[in-house]
Formats: sequence, structure tokens, C-alpha cells
Amino acid sequence: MPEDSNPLIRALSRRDQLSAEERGILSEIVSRERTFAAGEEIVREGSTPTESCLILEGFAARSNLLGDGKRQLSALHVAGDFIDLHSLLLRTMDHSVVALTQCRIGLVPHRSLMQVTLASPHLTRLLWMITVIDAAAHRAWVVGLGRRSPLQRLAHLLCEVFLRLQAVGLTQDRAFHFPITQQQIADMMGVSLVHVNRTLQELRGTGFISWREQTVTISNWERLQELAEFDPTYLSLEKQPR
Amino acid sequence: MPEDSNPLIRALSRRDQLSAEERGILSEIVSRERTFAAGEEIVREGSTPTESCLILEGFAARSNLLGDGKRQLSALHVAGDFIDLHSLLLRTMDHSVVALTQCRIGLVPHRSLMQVTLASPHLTRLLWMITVIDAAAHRAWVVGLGRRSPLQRLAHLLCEVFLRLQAVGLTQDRAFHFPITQQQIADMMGVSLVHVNRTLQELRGTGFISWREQTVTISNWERLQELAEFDPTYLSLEKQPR
DNA sequence: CGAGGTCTTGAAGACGATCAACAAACGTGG
DNA sequence: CCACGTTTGTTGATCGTCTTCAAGACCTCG
Repeated sequence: MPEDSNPLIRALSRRDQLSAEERGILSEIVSRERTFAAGEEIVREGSTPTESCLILEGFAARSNLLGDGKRQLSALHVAGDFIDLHSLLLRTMDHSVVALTQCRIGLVPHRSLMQVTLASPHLTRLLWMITVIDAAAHRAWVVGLGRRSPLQRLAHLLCEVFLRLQAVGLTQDRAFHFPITQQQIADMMGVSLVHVNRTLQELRGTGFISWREQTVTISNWERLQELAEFDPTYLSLEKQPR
Repeated sequence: MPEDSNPLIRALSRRDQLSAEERGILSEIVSRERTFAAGEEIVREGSTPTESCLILEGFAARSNLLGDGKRQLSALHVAGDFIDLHSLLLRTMDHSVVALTQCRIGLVPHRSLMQVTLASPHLTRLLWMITVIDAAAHRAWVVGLGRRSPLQRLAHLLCEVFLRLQAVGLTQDRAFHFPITQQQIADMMGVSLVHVNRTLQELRGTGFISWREQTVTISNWERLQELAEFDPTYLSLEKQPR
């Protein structure tokens, strides 16, 4: 894969300096590619992967099915995200990963990742960092689900997605392509589909965003952040030695 | 600190083989100890720690304060847990850590941890594993807050705490000391104090647990797990090469 | 013994779920 | 290119759950 179109390199070099050698390792780490249609399972709960999946294009989510047929999405992932990097350490998946839209996925053998841990402490720390930023996002979702109103949760989600897409160069000014259904939003926010629809109307009603033809445009970034009580610290978007 | 009373060594050797050398490194990694009273802040949101905190004794939680004075606890931690290991990679804390009970804390300099990443790939992976198991617990909480009833959430919490305490040898048969207030439970479960009280009565009413004098006793482990739809996979309690 | 924290109970009201129906958009094959 | 079926979005009405407010009981510790 050519280096500059590799979203992993983009995501990492956004947060720390990468040496030429490190870029080289990262650009060769994807062994093969696969494409998944929207709704398909990329990784299955209970499986024990021998490769980790890197999103090259599209949106995916961690999915947990409950006994009564309910579903909770516990994380949203975008291009550049390593969706099951933790399976290197954990062996058996405690959740599935599903494609929310069509996804192009790069597969990275655990063998190669293990090799990185043996050969490059710095790259190892950066991979570790990825999982730890993931965990920070999980905590932000816990806070939202526990104590924020559905309106705030939705606003918070859009703030998060905007910055994460911006970090990999997938925004145009204040807009981004977001081909996600209301049912998927509902399963992320822990509310019913009907309520998402109404909350979305309320959010549009504020005039802080518009959402038409699968494109979200943030018309008032300041006020949207205020509404969501959004603090971007947890995304760790600063460039620092790690 | 003597090796066998070091809960970090207990927690890690529960999940992978540790060499004598590795045990040695771990037993010397705590530079000093501090004690915190219940309610005290162990790590402050916005700070940039230069040491990480290991719980030697007591219960602590990650705490997020919201604008209107609400509080959400995004994780519960017990002896053996590294509560801000991620600050090694992330620099600034996006949440506080508070002592829920009196806590004895071991402080581990980032310098020592960085040294581990340079010298021991295997220990590095185990430290990484700790943060990744943490993240798995966060996801379990997301699922609970999003889609489980308060009753199930409470049952799930008790299942989780029981197994985590068992892993560090802090259970007696089917019972464990759990000096946590209903307000703290409420802030973990994202419900009101009043509702925790009523849910707790309902859970006691099932006869699956009793909770008297700060001690939880699980009288029907099978049925409690069933009620909570609890699957311990996410705790990664198996011993495996990592 | 008194004070503050914790637990418990009741009553009212808000919020979001559920059920049901319809509209709009999309995609596919005839 | 249109017809039709499926998916997605929208709206209204009813019901149940959980919040909020308020007050009292209990307990622990100085």
C-alpha cells in the first residue's frame, strides 16, 4: 500500500513523529485486503482471530447482542482504526464487529504485530496507544449513556466523529459524509429508533447542524460542543513523543 | 514489597506465566506508597501524571463530573488494578480517579514503565493487556447502560466484582467485602439513588444474593449470572501465553 | 448525646418505550 | 425506464419506568 494513502500512518503520525523506518514497517504490515458489505460481520464474537483488522474505508462498529434481541453498539470506528488490535493480547473476541457501511478492511497478521513488539518498543507503544485511546472513547460513551440526555449524547457523538474524521483527513471544512441509519444511531445511543428520530429533529431544530443526503454539516461548532459538553481531551489528538 | 503480597503480580500471573526475572522487576516497580481516605481524589482530571497508581488495597473508581453536578463513574477498580496506566501514553487525564473506600496506593514512576517497554517485550505486552482488559470492562458497561435494565445491570456488576476479587484472592467462598454506598452504585449504574435502593430490594428479593454489613454473599451464582446475562469472557481470566 | 451520612419509603410527574401506521427513498429486475 | 418490494424515515397515542422531591428511620462516630 502506498504510504500516503495508508490511514494507519495518518492516524499515528497525527499523534507522534514517525521515523522513515517505522513508516516502512507500517506500510508493509497489511497482508491482504477484504471488502465487506453493510451489515456484514467483520469479526465474530467468540472467535479467536489470528489477524487484526484495520479499516481502510468505511464505518464499522463493535456490536453486542442481548438475550431479548436488543443490540448495543459499544464503539464506532472509522478509517484508520484498528478494530480488533486487542485480540493480539486477548485471544477470544467478547463482541462482534459489524460493517455499518461498505468497508474496505486491511488484515494484519498477529505474527507481524508480535514481531513489532519484539523489534520496536516505540511502535509497540504507539499500537498500545491506539487501544488506550479506544478505551478513552469507551469511557466517554459510558458517561453519555449514564448521565447525558439523548440530545446531548447525539451532539457528543457528532462532535467525536467530526474530530476523528478530521484527524484522518475525511472532512470537508465543517462537513463529513456519514451514511449511518437512525437504527444504527439508536443502537449506539441506547434509545429506541423512534426516539432517535425525534431527537434528531430537535437537534436539527437548534440550527447547530444539518444532516441531509448522508452528509452532516456542523453550522455552529462552538454551540454544538457547548450543548454536548464536549471536551476533546480524550481523543488525544496532540502530537507528542510517546 | 514482598512478592506474594503484591496484587499486581497476582493479577498478572493469573493470566500468563511470569519468569523469576519478571517477578523481580514487578516487585521493585512501586517506588512509594500513599493512603487515601474514602472520597479523596487519587488522580485529578486535567493533570499530567509522571507516575501511575496501583491499588494495593481498597476500591476506587474513574469519575466524570458533568455540568449540572451529575456524576458518572466510568469504571470500578479493585486491588491489583493499575488505575492510570494509560497516562503513560496519553499525558493528560480526561477523568479523575477517586477512592470509594480507604485506599492504599502504590506509585509507579513512568520512568520505570518506560524502561520496561525498552527492556522487556513480554512484560510490555502484559501491561498493555491490563489496559485492554480495562477497555473490555468499559464495553461491558456501555452495553449495560445502553440496553440492560437496572436490575440486570446491578446483577452484572456483582458478577463482575465477584470474579475480579476472586482473581486476586479477595473472596471467601461465595462472599466478598464490598463497602460501597448506594450513591456510588447509582453513579456507576447511571440511575438515581432512590432507584438503586428499590432495585437492590428487588435483587435481594430474588434470593440470589444477600448484602448485609458491607458483605455481599452470592447464594445462587448460576441464577445470578442468568439474570445478568453475564459472560465472563471479557475478563480474560484464562492463563495463556500473551 | 447530637450531627452527619446513609438507607428507606411515598407520591407526583417527566421522559422515553412501544405499538401502529404511513411516507419517502432506494434498488432491482422485468 | 418503470413497477414493485424493501429499507429507511416520520408521526401519533398510550403506557410503563425512572426521576424528583420530600420526609423520616437508622446508624456511626466524635
